[in-house]
Amino acid sequence: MQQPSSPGKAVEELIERCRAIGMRRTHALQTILELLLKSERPLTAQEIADSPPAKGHIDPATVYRLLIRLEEQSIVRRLGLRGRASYYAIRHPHSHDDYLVCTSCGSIDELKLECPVKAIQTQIAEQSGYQKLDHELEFFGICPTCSDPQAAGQERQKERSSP
Amino acid sequence: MQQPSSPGKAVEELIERCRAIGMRRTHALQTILELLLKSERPLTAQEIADSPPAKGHIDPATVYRLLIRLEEQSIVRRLGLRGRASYYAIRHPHSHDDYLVCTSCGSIDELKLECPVKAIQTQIAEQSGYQKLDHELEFFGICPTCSDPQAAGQERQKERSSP
DNA sequence: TTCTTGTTGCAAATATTTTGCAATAAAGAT
DNA sequence: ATCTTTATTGCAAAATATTTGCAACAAGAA
Repeated sequence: MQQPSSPGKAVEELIERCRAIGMRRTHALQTILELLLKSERPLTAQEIADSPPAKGHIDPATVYRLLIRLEEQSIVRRLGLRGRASYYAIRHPHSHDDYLVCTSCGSIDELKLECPVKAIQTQIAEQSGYQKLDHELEFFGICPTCSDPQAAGQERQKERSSP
Repeated sequence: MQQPSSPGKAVEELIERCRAIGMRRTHALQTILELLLKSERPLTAQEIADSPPAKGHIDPATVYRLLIRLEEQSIVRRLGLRGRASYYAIRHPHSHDDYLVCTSCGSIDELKLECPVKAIQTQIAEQSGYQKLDHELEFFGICPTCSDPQAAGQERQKERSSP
């Protein structure tokens, strides 16, 4: 739906938004934003903390602290995705993200669909009086590979949700 | 949208479904189903375990074990609702449940709406090849009481999600 | 009632997230 | 460039949520 003008520029834009509210340009902040921008799917705090230390390792506590602030700034979106842990993804300005999650292997695909909920949401906002209304739409099911283990790459199956 | 014929009968029906797959009619099973049926909103495992011991206390481990099996049987639905803990609710046969969650005080309301997602879901099932497709739709925002603390019952505000 | 076996409670392990605090480093001022 | 202020970090420990092992128990069939 849209494309970052250049790789590093998207990070810069987000960091600027953080700076505007007094946050400092730190290695941890930059790394987290880069990882989330680069990733095709939402990431857990652990995944971020465990990612190969480009310049230096980032402590989980730091990751959580930053993610909380980024979520408050509406820069990242926190998602449940039926996992035990929360997932985090960059909020894109003109598209919100809907996901398709395999409850067997845990794979996560982002759906690019015309959101059918937007109209309803406006209606709910009016009727309920809620402010800053937002929504989360996720589909769950068994992916083709998991339904038919004969075929394809034959991934291992998991029983329940999975980071 | 529909109404249990009688209070205890709904529980009986669900227990029968459990019995059909070899589960036993235990105090814990009965209590959990009753609590979920009675509750107007989804409950966490803790809330269930902490509920006033009608006949005897139910250990959290037992609650989790049963909820997992009930979810597998599609008798209960597990929800994230942006809380740290998972929430559980009875699956009603002809209506699925959408929720409106206040991210400030954590209040949870069930929405009775014509689900705008069903059509899309069919389409996604066909295109993706996923089996047993299901979805979760939740709205988040700041409830009137939290936006305007002057007015009304003046509940305390919480910062983040809340069991 | 007795037997079989699913189920429970308890305790301990694991996973996730939060918090306190001293050390560090970013940004502005000098 | 250096100094100063103060947000931010890492580490350790606490808090919260969930899972698992195992012996004791209890539901249901015989």
